[in-house]
Amino acid sequence: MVDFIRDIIAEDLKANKNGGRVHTRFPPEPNGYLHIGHAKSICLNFGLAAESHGLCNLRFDDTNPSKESTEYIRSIKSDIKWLGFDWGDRLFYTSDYFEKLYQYAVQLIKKGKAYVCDLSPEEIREYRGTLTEPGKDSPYRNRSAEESLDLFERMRAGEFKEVSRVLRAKIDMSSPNLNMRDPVLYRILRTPHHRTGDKWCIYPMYDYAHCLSDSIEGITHSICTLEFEDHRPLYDWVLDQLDVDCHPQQIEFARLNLNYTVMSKRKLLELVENGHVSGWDDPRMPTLSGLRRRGYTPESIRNFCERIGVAKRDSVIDVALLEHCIREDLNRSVPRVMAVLRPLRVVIDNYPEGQVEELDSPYHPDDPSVGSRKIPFSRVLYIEQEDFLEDPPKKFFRLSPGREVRLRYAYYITCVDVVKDKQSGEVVELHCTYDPETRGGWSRDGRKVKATLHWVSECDSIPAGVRLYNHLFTKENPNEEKGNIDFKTYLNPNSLEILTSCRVEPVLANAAPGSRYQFERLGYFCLDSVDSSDGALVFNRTVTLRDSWAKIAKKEKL
RNA sequence: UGGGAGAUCGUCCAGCGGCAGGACUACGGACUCUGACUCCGUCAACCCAGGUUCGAAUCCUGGUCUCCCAGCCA
Repeated sequence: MVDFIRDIIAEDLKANKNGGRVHTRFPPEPNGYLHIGHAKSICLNFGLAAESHGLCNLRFDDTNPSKESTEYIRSIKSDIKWLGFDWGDRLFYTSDYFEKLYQYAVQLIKKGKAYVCDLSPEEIREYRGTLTEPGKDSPYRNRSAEESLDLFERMRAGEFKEVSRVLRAKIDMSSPNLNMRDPVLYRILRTPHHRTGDKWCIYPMYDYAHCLSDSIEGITHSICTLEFEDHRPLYDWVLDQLDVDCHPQQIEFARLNLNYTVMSKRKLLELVENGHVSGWDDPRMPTLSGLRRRGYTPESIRNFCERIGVAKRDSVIDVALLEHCIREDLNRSVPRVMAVLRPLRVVIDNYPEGQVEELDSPYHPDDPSVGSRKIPFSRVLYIEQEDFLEDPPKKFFRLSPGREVRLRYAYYITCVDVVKDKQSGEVVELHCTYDPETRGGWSRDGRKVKATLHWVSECDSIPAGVRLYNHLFTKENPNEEKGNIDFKTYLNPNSLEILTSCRVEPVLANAAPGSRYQFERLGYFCLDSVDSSDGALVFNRTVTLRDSWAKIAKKEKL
């Protein structure tokens, strides 16, 4: 695997930069759940370190107590572990460094590189200028270091109201890079911090805290997303002013975007708070907890992150690639079972009433080591409604009147009669005959059937609920908010389909929460770990199987 | 109309002066007790215009388009 970041690191290693050391970090702010975009960053940072016998830290960037919580810290740690990465004993918090950062700020003030500014937020904005016009100096810019120092100490001591004063870097109000126009370094915040309580009432800003935290931890390569490219001069400026012995290199890459979903924490939070989804772990969410609950494996997500590559250009990955990755993983490992989602009753007229046979069925067609189980077969069965058509189009080769098909691992059956509801005309039951000579699903005479259907026995199958998930949004790019259109207008009303009268084969009674199966011919499903209980099984559809019949049907009917 | 960054098949990624390649998707076909899997095959791209060169996706010049930046968010 090669990309521009690995190229840079390879060169650094070759030049013996950093003494041949590679040390990265993953620095989430605990203000939301991790999503698959974070997975890209996690795989990159931990992967880079592992490849070069280096280390990767986990550091919570907790400099804004008003948006952060320990619940987010808990979930982030558990998601990273689940994904398969280990930060060892290197769990850090920017808040660990608050005292050090404060002392560095004092240094800056003493060197005349920072000053306390009494301008209001509105005034600061005015003085900043615009994209095309330079800003102008704050009237407080030239107050003495002594005065700034005194004020800064008193800011820390809690003598001033929120918003009344800030500490600013003294750089260049006419810089074409707005980030360099005397950026705010510290602000007063009265919100108690989830880790430091009310010990502090001044908090460092990202641009100031991040580079120094990296430096303190001895980070060699500080990898972040493209929008921080403009911040790099400031990252370097801060480190250049101070006497630090580690100056990490910031490298930016393009964040992950997926079609048919949104990836910003703000928007995901909005979906959660407005009840458009059941929570951060709703299986429709692109969050790691959502994907996990949906049935995605860590392996498949890591594989996905590897395949999408790392580059600097903005891109949108087709969610079909993610689906490919999970199918690929599940296909090789997961047991097959039979489940009927929308049952159609089938009576085998010539099968003895009351008789039950146990038919041996392998769990995996290509891998005997996965084992097998017995499936009960009896006179009354269920098949899938969509597997029968009274009036079949030419390319439909499932069951229809007079036609013979195979019931998987069971018998050949032939449809002899169709029972319809007198009122609606809807097909409610089928009568079939079976060929006793085809036990196990094959015939001695070698005659072929065009279709194999999945089925369950009426008496011995057990009820289950199934949730079918589709794209959360109807639009490839819901972020395209043309005019006043909000991204939520593109929410897919059919993103969740709840099926309550499904039947599954009896072995599933003992299924463990979170366990994954292929429901033959339907897709991959997993037992929901939240809403499923012993008496009431609930399965989530992780992903459908590829379905060439669906494609044909769609094409013909349109 | 300031600054920063980026433009290669429908999508993503490679190419680093010498035959534009891979993955996903789509479309054909083979196989099949899953219309699955697997296998084989097909379609499909260098933003534009000049220049340098025997030779340019790659180097140079000039355009065009897209993204990011005016939080006391990260």
